[in-house]
Amino acid sequence: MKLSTAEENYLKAIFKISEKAKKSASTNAIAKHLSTSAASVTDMLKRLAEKELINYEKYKGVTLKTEGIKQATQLIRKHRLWEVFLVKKLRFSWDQVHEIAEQLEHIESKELIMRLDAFLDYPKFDPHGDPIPNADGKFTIRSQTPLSDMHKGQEGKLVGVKDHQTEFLKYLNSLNVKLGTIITVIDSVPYDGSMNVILDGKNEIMITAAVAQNLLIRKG
Amino acid sequence: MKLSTAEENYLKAIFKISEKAKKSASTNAIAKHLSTSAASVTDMLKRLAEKELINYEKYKGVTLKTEGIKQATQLIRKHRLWEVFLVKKLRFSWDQVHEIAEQLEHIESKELIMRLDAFLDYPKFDPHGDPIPNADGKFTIRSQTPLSDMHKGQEGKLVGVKDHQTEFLKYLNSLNVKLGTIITVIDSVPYDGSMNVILDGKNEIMITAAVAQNLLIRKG
DNA sequence: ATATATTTTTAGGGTTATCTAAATATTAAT
DNA sequence: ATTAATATTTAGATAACCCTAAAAATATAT
Repeated sequence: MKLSTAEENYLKAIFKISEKAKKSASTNAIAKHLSTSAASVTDMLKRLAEKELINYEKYKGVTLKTEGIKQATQLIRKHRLWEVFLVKKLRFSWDQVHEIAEQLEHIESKELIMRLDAFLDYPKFDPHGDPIPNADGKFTIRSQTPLSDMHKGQEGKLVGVKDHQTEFLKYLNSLNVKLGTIITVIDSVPYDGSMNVILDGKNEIMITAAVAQNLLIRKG
Repeated sequence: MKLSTAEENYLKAIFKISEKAKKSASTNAIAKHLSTSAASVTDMLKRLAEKELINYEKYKGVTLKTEGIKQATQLIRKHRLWEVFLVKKLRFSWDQVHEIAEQLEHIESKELIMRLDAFLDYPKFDPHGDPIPNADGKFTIRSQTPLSDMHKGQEGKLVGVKDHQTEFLKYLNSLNVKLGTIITVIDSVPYDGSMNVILDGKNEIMITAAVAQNLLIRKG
């Protein structure tokens, strides 16, 4: 089924919201996610339900039907593959790629994505450490812990970030924190949750709780 | 100024039509080029005129204003750069790239195009031999002659094709005729304009006038 | 359990980009 | 120079997305 950019964006929003909340997506949540009005969301939900892409009952929130999940997953696949392309091949920095990938993900061509995937050597994770679903929609699972949950003496590699905002990523750049950085917890302050950590066994820096919650670590 | 995909397609159509015809584009010509109705064209022309992108007087045809030319040229630049990417990096064949590039050309990011251009090593021509305008909109000019205008004994390199249709390009594939092929005219038949030519000094083949008119040769 | 607050839907509009059919202007032909 | 043919524009609709304001449904708080 061929969808419009708007329809695709709604499916992706519903997917992300219900994934995070582990329940159906509310009209308001979708409206906020897409920076639009609740009335516009209701409007679109009716059309998506008509096309059998979502389960929608008035006032009850929405979930994706099988075809909706498939479409949303493929969009995420395309978005993340393009992000890898932008960073690995065009040398963009990880804080510059979201908006462009947001456009590129709507390009329609199965062949293009197959070839792009091969060209990039079948990456499993994007530049923010998010898993790239394969052509069948399967995500690679990886054990990871927010830095904020780690204890004094523990060590691990930074494998992902939760917050993708430019502001946050630029701040990490300024701290010289990037995917692959080895982080060792020196101590954590119970009072405010801030932590002192060592990066790659070299520089010691202080990280606030807000930041630590958004850094995903593979322990060991 | 930010334009819609539809507006961009109209500007590109007007550019191509008036370039080929060397005069203003008619409503019907635009309608045919975009496979739409004349009424829709009139409608859009009013809006483009309102935005100062074209010169439009009822019943008189249209020409592009400076800003319209600039936008059309940048679209052509983007389209052709993406085609180079698809063929050179993703190994698509020259007959498969038009539709995909047609979508990619609407992606909006100056930075993306700058980096793509660098990544591709600043190509001057696309996979069909069409010149790629530079960031300032300047096209590289190259002397070229349709094969149909060449005479017995003359030789040259295939540098471009006029017809971009999949059918035509696939036919050339089957003849093993590609950009860079050296073509030597053995003789031409005045009766129907067909020609016997040698490819790369090896195989002799016969080419009809219809095909010869669409092959662009750099003599010598 | 009832009042209040919040969420969601409906009603009524607006814009963009299409369409077909009808009217009008231009061009070509005799 | 009329008439016929062709090209173009106008008129009137439709569909997709979006909006604000008002109404209705649901959730919450005392």
